[in-house]
Amino acid sequence: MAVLSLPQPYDFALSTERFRAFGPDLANLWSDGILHRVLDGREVRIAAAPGGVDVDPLDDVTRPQVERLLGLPFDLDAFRAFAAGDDVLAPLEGRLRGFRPPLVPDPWEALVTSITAQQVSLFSAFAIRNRLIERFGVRHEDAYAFPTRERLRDATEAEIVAVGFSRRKAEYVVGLARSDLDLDELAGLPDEEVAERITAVRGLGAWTADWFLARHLGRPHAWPAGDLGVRKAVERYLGQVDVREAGDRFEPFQNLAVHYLLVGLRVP
DNA sequence: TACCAGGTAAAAA
DNA sequence: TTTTTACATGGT
Repeated sequence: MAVLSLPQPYDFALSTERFRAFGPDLANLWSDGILHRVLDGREVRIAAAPGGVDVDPLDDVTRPQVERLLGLPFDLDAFRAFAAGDDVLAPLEGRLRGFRPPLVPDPWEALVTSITAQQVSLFSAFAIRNRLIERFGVRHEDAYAFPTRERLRDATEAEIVAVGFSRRKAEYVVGLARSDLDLDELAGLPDEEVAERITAVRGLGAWTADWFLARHLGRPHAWPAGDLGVRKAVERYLGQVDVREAGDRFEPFQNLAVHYLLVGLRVP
């Protein structure tokens, strides 16, 4: 057990709210203040600590992955300064001080998770995703490793339907697993090319590409304007405006802004 | 019971 | 080309 320092202020409980808000998340398991997450084949336990988080085990392999999981790539200092001059963000940033959006560590997991959340409520999506994780993932001590691309490439569509996917979504998952999309190349491409590659795959549309840019790659300008939750949050905080154009107001912090808007709706 | 929920592709018009 | 429809589950 060792302390991983993080830029302050940092609110660990608030930043991990997403892992509890829609029921348990078997791949990012919260238990008594401890976040359990399998990284690179080992279960890592993360808890709040002064100046950062306690991480066990903390070594040269887990350190960068935990940093990424906890959203270290986001420039929160610059965002805080920007938010102070914005009528909408200033009160939100004050109320949610120390919130740093987590990132999905793995591109495959990010895309499959998005497929589970297409069209249905997040409560429903989490329930279905958990059953997929139990059925095809690997349990460590507490948390599960998310099902790998290789495992789902060999799964049948009927097996995936059995955990609650629609037949169509089961086709999407197996088709993506068997596609020639190189997930490791995406991080080196500009936003537009990432979106083009993703939307070229059946079952992955603009919404999925936007959230991949936002929650896996942490791209500053990502702004999922088509998302229903984003539309609700924009209406709540900005009124009846064009959602896509509303993102310009937060340039160059669209990604952090959309996370603050969404969490602002969920956390009183 | 019926309806909606952080979409997408394919059919129909 | 634009509009409509099917999809499956969980919460209310």
